[in-house]
Amino acid sequence: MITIMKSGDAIAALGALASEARLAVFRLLVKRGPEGYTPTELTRRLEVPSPTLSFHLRELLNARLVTSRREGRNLFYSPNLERMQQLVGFLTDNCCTLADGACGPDCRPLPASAQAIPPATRQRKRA
Amino acid sequence: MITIMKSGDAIAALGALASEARLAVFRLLVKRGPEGYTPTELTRRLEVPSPTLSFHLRELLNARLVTSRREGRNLFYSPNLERMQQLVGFLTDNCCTLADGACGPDCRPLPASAQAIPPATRQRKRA
DNA sequence: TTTATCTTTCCAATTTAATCGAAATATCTG
DNA sequence: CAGATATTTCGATTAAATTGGAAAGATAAA
Repeated sequence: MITIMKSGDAIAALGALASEARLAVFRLLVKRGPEGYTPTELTRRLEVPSPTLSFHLRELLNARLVTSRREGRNLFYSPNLERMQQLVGFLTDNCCTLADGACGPDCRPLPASAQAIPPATRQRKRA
Repeated sequence: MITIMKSGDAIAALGALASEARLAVFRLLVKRGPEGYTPTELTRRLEVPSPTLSFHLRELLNARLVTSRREGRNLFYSPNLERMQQLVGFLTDNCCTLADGACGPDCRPLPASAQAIPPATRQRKRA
């Protein structure tokens, strides 16, 4: 069953990924898989101070793009691939196609240059 | 021929879409299709002051998610669907799957909880 | 309980993003 | 050229994101 992501959630997810540091974290986690990495391991691999990493992990958590679980004194952060797939679904459905079977009421689809709107560019009535 | 987007470009595109205002603009443009909308038309539909819109359009342009063309004294902004599809491709390829045919050298894939890393949680050797 | 390890929170400094009135630029029309 | 329309740039302001040292909270081990 495909869940559709709300626009506000999509914006949160996009924002969470729109950072060099966070995208790097997320990609590492995706490569890693469900087992996840601890913050310590991530700081080692990304060479970023732990408070900074913690900040970015929280952003990813808020966007629900990662999950965390505790094991002993370690935390493990894992990617939420389902969430990611919902994001891709949102983008595909809303941002990649002319959707709506080709626009609303006052939207002329393809032919562009032909019968377009610009009131200025049309031949002036017999200059 | 499928072009692969570089990570820096993906970050720029994600950042460009990670804004309520810009996502709204972009979705309108996608629904509209290649003919595009003028800034005037967009300000009318989105009820945002023209300098603010102009700022957001520039962000979308910088990320190459839209293009613009001039016709007379109007500009028309259109969605760059190819770019958008490249972004979705990037996300799908790098952020949605365990990629790399399941991880690098020191990455144990699925079984998680079993033979995992945590040195602490394993049975202590005969407490 | 004390100590060591892991991770986060706190906080202050810095940087970057967003907003929008006013002014400037560009193009068309008369 | 002067006037009208379309759009952007400028500049000032406010808001939000990012960074990382120092301190605090959690958990485990000795």
